[in-house]
Amino acid sequence: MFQIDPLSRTPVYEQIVAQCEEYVLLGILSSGDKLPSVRQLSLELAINPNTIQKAYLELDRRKLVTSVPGRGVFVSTEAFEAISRDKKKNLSEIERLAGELKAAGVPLDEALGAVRKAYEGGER
Amino acid sequence: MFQIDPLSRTPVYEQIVAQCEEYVLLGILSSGDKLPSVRQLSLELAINPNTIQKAYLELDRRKLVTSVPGRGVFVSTEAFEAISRDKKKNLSEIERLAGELKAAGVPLDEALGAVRKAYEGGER
Amino acid sequence: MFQIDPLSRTPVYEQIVAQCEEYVLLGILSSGDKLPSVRQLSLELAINPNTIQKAYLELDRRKLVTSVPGRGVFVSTEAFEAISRDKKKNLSEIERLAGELKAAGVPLDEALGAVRKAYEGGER
Amino acid sequence: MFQIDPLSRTPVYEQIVAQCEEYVLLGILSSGDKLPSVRQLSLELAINPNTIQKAYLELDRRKLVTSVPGRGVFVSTEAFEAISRDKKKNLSEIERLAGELKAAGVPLDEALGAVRKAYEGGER
DNA sequence: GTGGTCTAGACCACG
DNA sequence: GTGGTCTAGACCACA
Repeated sequence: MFQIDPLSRTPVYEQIVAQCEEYVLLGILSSGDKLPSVRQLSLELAINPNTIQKAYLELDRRKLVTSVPGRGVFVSTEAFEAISRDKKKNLSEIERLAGELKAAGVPLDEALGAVRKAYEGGER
Repeated sequence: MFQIDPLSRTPVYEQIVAQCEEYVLLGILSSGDKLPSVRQLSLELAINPNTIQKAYLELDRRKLVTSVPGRGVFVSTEAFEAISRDKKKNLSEIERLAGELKAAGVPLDEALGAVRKAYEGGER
Repeated sequence: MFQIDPLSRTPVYEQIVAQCEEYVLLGILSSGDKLPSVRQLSLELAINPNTIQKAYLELDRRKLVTSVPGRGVFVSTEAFEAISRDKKKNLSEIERLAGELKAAGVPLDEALGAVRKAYEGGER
Repeated sequence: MFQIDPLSRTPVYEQIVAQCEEYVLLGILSSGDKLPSVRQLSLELAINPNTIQKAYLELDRRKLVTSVPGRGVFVSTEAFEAISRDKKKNLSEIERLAGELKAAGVPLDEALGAVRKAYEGGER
């Protein structure tokens, strides 16, 4: 279910968090779905349980997931909205990057093109 | 000349690199200009010389600067183009972020708006 | 009779205890009333019998209930007073929370308002 | 500086978080103050560094503290407001507890008295 | 030396 | 079996 690259510079637990976000956005994970247990995923990925735990803790903190002791970790009912809320930060990040592009002499059309490229394709 | 925030979470050496890039883009620094010596800047900013050294090394690696042993560190002749080249990465980064926005249900116009916002306004 | 939320972070057995307390306070349960058997409630709520047992044990410990071996579990004669006694702890808890509010600069009126809000309204 | 009770039911890392909050509210810790390093505090309290780390991570998450790698952990400039914001939750908690008191037959005056008791005394 | 991440393995409360 | 907490010790980037 999850695929991690232990050689990547981004921490393993963040990779898990990011993939989980992606799966929710893609509809692969939906509200109420049960995530793999800490132990099971730790075996599956050959990763220490603590690291999985840390990832799940972060997902819980972001309201993407509710972990109920003794039963498991579940995608929260507000998961999708929670992500959408978080992703709004991307707008200011894009603004910042575009500002740098402008200063570097990259024409506006090229910057707009990158955005359009991302949006073209499937409806979703 | 440089202003660093020691409480920021972005490493000090990266702050120096980023400001140096900015100064070149703004024309404050031009080809041939001499940067402060490691020793002088380390005193001025009350920062460990190693950190300054690391920043200058990174700037050299990015072809923004050429260090002439015994004479000092100078803005390279190709500095501006070097930065512009680097900033092209922003385009793919913007594309990635925009892709996430799309998945999160943010309308295209809003994403394009962020880019336009960065480009509108005076010369800068 | 009982409604439990398996996704809540408060343990299931505590949810049962709390609802039982509430029902006594509201007069829905009175002295001498028989509670559902462990087996029956476990089926009804689709919950492990051990969990029901634990809830009833806790209720017994709090003198809210007396379990008669072979006959069942009954609301004790002193149930209402037992709860009232327990709830006195709320007073010191409120005092503690109010102390924090004071330190955080929240005006007294606001804290008093929260209490009054809880008391105003119909009989309940 | 910190005092923890390893036998308490509340996790050690939460005890540290709570004490840190308290110290900020009392003015013992102010913006910019440096907290003990993870290692130092771990030695001082005879507690595993990971546990300290977890406490500091939580404090960072609550905007009470900013940890800057390589330099240390510092009380954030917005620490006081961050706590005040969090403590507003106490109001609804008080309301909930007061609701229980009402149901248990505790007179309003007694509940109000608990709040007043917390507020009387020093100005602050 | 500092914080950040990770591993290995343990105990607990809960179900 | 499940998540939550904790210990013991390691390596890394950064200052």
